Amino acid sequence: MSDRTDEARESGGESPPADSEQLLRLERQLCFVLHATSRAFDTLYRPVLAELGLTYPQYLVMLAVWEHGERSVKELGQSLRLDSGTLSPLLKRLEKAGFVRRERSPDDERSVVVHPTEEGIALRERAGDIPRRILSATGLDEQQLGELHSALNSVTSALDRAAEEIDRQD
Amino acid sequence: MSDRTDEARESGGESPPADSEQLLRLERQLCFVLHATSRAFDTLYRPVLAELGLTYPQYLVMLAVWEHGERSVKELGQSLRLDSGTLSPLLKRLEKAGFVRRERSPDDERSVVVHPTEEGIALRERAGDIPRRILSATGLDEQQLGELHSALNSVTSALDRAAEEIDRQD
DNA sequence: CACGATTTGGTTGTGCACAACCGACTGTTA
DNA sequence: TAACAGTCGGTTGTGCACAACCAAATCGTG
Repeated sequence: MSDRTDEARESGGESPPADSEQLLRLERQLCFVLHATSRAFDTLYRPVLAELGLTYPQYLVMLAVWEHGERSVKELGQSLRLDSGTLSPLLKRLEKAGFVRRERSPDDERSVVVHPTEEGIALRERAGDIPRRILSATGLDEQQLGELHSALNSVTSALDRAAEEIDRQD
Repeated sequence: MSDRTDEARESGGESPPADSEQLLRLERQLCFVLHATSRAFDTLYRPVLAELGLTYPQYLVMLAVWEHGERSVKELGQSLRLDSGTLSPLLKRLEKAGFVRRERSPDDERSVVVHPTEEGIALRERAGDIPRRILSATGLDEQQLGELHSALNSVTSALDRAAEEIDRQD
């Protein structure tokens, strides 16, 4: 296996070098499978959550709200990695469905606090068996689950660092 | 950003018996991190692909078209797990951008075949270094990459089987 | 041939996601 | 006090994703 770095091979180069082909294939497969996994999760959750009247991102928001009692839009955005352009209409739909209420904080009128309604709290009970159903669908035991979780976590933080690096260059 | 507040708060060394709370936490974290990883990939690709005038799903389509020379809409939908409601407008945008052409197959007038234009083929050269840039950003070596790939793959097929099972019950 | 079922892609409607921009509020400084 | 920069949500525009529905082409059987 030659390990030479291929640069300065540009205009007129008809076929890319072989290891570049290999890298392209690897990257392609990782993209594909990550997208596919994300879509598969969504497909599995969709009918289950439809019984509760929630979409998958709405479910993620409810999980955060259930756990913390109340959350500002800013906090939700940070932990779920969503910006206000996504959260604002989503929260309005959740409010319209009767699961949460949104109120300006008295302390800081810029901030909007989201907390569950009675109905939203009651929903938690009905959602109680979802984790078990989903986890059993993955076919993973607790250890494999943990490994996948930490693998994805480390990839994510690596990607975050890389994105910040690119950001810094501008 | 990159606050990582409530993640990894309680991933201590011990593993207590997996009660319902524990399961909920695991499920929550797996959902979150998968979504987060998907989003992080998207964020990293976005500026890189913007130089080429592509979005991430458009890039996936171009990868498939580059590899096979030409693909029907049906084939694209199968390999990328997208339906026509997503692909049709996406392919129109790619055609408008001048990267592909769409033509009814002479053999079967129902089928639409997508193939790259000259400009689309030329784009492949300009996209040549993307895999290396992305892969180095992940901070994974070839073996870790393969492990993650196969882990995601097995999860995806387990989820597919589970979804089919649910489907069959209706 | 005619009839009906299937395949294939397209359209419409709803919702998620981000970038770019805006307006209101807050804390600091002059 | 007035001016200012920074924070926080919201709005608009573009694109992805799916469900539900539709039209044309094809295939199968009588």
